[in-house]
Amino acid sequence: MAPRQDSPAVLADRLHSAAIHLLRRLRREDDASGLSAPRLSALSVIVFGGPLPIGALAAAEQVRVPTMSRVVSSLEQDGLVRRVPDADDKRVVRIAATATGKALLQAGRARRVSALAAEIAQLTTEQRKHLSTAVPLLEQLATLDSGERHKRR
Amino acid sequence: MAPRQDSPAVLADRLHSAAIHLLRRLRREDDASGLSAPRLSALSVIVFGGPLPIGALAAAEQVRVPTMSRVVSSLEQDGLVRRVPDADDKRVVRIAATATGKALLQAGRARRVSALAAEIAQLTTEQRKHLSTAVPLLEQLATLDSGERHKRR
DNA sequence: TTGATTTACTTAGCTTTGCTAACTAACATA
DNA sequence: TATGTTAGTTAGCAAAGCTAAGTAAATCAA
Repeated sequence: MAPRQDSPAVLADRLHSAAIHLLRRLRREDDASGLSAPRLSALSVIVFGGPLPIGALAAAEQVRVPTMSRVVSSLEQDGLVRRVPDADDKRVVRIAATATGKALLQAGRARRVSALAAEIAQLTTEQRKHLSTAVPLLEQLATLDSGERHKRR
Repeated sequence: MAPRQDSPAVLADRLHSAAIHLLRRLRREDDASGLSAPRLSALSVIVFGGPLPIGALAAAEQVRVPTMSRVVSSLEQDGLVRRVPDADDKRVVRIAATATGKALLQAGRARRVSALAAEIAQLTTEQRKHLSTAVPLLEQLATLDSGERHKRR
């Protein structure tokens, strides 16, 4: 049962594919939030990333600043986020989640996560141990900076 | 170093988050394809899922049928897919990738995967072994059917 | 075997989300 | 002070999402 086919390329390919399918499946839980995918995703970054300037938010979502500006406006109209002027630099506007926004996001996240948790709970103890060992590795792969070699266009 | 915090809920939460960040990072490789995210994703399902009817494709992409119909039309105009009439049932149109479409997708996939493979290659042998053990578990979690309990709306 | 219903897809028309270009305001600097 | 840079908004267009309505083929009931 020991894996032999563990070349980086094969591993990368399978990991990539598994991640895609996993998220695609979990995304079905998101209808219940009443928010579109871009809005929900932006709200998530705002809630977990603390108050952020529009530019940082746009970068995190891999979207241009004007696009994010508009999404923020709609979230603001829904009462989910607030534009907070920055004291140091009056050009920047920090976006903070309201209590409503946080609650809405947490509920959705709970739905996603509990769907997954229910399945993880059905794994054997040993399988769960393997997963526990691997998750920090995934986190590491997920946050590597990859050299910022990507052009700004 | 043995993980103790491995309750299903915590594990699910971290796995979920890691998967999101991993894919978000890899998505940056996709600019080079010249295709938008929805088109690239649809093309991927077509290439790997074989010729598929529009409806199946829409379900896979979690999008309504008319939306997918239009995306397919644009991919068709770009010469990346073909509409193939079904012999058995003349209502259905199967979407097949052209050689050009396959080549374009494979190139993009190679970019993504090799970016990830480069990082996996930098892990220790033991870390890679852990990852190898966990990937089949991820695949399992990714493909579980979750009971089809979701409404059609 | 006709007639009604269902199914697969397209077309039409609207909203949202992506973009670039152009503008305003504030900061930084020469 | 003038000059340029940076953060954000506004405007306007294309792509991508949706529902509603239409067409054609398949299925099913009388």
